[in-house]
Amino acid sequence: MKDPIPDINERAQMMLRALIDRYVLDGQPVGSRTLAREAGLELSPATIRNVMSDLEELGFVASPHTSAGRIPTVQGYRFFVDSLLTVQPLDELAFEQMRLEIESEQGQKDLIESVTGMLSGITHLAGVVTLPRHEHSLFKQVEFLPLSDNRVLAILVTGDDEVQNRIIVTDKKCSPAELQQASNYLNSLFAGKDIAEVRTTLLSEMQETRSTMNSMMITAMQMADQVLDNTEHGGFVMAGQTNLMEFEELCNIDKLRKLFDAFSKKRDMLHLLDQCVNAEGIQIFIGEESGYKMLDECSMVTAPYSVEGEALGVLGVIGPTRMAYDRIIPIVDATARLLGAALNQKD
Amino acid sequence: MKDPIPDINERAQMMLRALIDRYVLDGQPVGSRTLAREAGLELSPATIRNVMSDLEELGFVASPHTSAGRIPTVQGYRFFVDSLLTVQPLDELAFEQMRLEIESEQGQKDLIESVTGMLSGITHLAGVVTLPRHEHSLFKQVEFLPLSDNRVLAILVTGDDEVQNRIIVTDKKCSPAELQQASNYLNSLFAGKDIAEVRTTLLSEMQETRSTMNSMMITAMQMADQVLDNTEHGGFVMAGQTNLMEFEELCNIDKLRKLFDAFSKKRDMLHLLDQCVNAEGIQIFIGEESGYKMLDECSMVTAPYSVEGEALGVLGVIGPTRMAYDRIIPIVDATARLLGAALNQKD
DNA sequence: TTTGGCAGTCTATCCGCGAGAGTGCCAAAT
DNA sequence: ATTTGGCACTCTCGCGGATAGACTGCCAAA
Repeated sequence: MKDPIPDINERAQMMLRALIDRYVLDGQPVGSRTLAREAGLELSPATIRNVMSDLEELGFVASPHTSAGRIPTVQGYRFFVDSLLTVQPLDELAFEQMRLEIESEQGQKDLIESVTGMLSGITHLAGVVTLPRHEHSLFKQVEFLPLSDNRVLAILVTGDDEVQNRIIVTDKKCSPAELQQASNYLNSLFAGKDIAEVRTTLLSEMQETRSTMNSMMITAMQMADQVLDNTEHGGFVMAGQTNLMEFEELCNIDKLRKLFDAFSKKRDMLHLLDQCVNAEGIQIFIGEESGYKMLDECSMVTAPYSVEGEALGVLGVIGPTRMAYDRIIPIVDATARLLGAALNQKD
Repeated sequence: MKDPIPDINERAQMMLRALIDRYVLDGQPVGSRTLAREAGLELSPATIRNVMSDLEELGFVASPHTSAGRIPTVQGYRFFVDSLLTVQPLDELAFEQMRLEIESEQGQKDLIESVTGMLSGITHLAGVVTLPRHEHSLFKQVEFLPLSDNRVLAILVTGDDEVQNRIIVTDKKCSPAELQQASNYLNSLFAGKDIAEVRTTLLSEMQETRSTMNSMMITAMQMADQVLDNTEHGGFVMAGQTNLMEFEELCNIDKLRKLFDAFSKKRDMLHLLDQCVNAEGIQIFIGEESGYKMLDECSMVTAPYSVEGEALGVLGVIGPTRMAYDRIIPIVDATARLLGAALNQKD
């Protein structure tokens, strides 16, 4: 992007990779001695030290204090993830198991929750999945059922067979026949149309013929609005937050609290997640890259899931910056595919 | 002479109260000196020590080690709560504010969430509210709408105008007429009946006339089951869990994790909460009294909320054993009343 | 029955010390 | 020109000891 690719030779890259691999294991600063033993290269600690010094100058590693080893910086992780990460192929068996579990879910809500739990379970991080949006929801059918007095239950079925319902209070008591008439009218007019379109049509219709405008139509429109609302202000499901307590870098009560508070800010989280929904594939926020400082020492790995090429939502995991990206990424990726496939089957 | 049985005299009670009041403030063991200063009684530390010794023998206080002050035991809290607690009257203004906020909520779900947030916000503890159950749900109406192929959307409306829906796959393609017939049949037979009753009737019906048993009826029954399920396995809403991180006795990551894990065990939580739904009023679990050891150093203060005398659910707060019961109890109590009233209005 | 005094106990904290780990630099080896 | 071993230096961590502070329990006097 902005920085010209710093001259970093192959050996230094290997070393950065080795350092990160090691650091991910236990979160301890890695010294030259350890690296010499584990990097695979046949080099003395002294040589390693020289290279590390270069890496430090480039901003890829840092040292908490003079006599500690080095730890990767955010830029170090970034370079690692962008340039020298080789993802581990996903375990066949595990994948199959995931597939089975996902496909055994019935309801959409259950499906999402199951997937969220799976994500957190497999990765030992916090899993998060947004509810699928229904962008091109079609108006399918509306029904009005009489309740007591002048209260009517309105039921709207959308193209993907989701059901919205709400109770409306009409100005006067409506007979079943009237209700039937209203629903027939709306159904014949709008069946199969796009919800957004229905909405605008209804609006203009109501303005043109103010006299015939009645609660039914208003309600139909309100419900259409509600559907559209759901599209934009969808929710998300999270699981495994407590997994994050395992990581020492987050064991600070204060950090933990900030993090958990952030999780419960639906708005912010959705805003953050929405940024990923239109990304082409795996998206990775490292540390403060997300722009949310409560996710300070955390990273987020996300992937949009889609049906027939259309992105419906996003799922991913949140964990400490120090996470095994090579293991996590294929899991998130596979889960997104599986969820997309599962949703596709249900359509 | 001496007391025949070390019956706990008034002065000792005052002292226990003073000790608990003090201990609630900062969680530090309270010594005789402090108590002498703050108890209001004009007694020397030495006298206090004698009394404390008695209280210790009775099991109401304990001392973490020889040269620390005393802290209340679970039994101490229990006695305090049962016998010598005088609840603070609730602030008029605050109450009014709560009333306004609660009454401004529209949907039931929103209402519950708002109440939960309020509970945790005011008490600075974790708030929890179970979704209202609909015990005497009546079967009101069922409708079947044809979808593509042999898929049918079933919609069940219960007496309280809640709507259940699910998609069923029939063995053969059903015509609209057939669907209409099925719904007419079920509606005429069951309208106004108790859901539980519908369920049993359907069951025996299905066994008697195996031939005519069809997916519609099965589905109707499944949905009835679902409604009943909701009655028993209803959900609950929680908020403010992070408030608990403020308390030093819970700042231990391990305890915190156990606690949060416990919160996410829906089953256990519901089981625990269900025990309170039929209690006459405020229910208080102190420490391990709940029987759940993950809630070890925690207490729970709950109150059932009801409409027209029938308990629909329970709400309350969870916090450290060391909580200001005199302040918390009226809040929980008032909130339960307000929620009941709000639900009543919506019926 | 209450109180002051006093000895005894336990914790928390600070300090200093040494072990251990790791760096940076330099000069020698390759 | 790179790599390596050696060495001095730095910084953290953990341990033991000493001290201060906070209480208690008991006893004898008020």
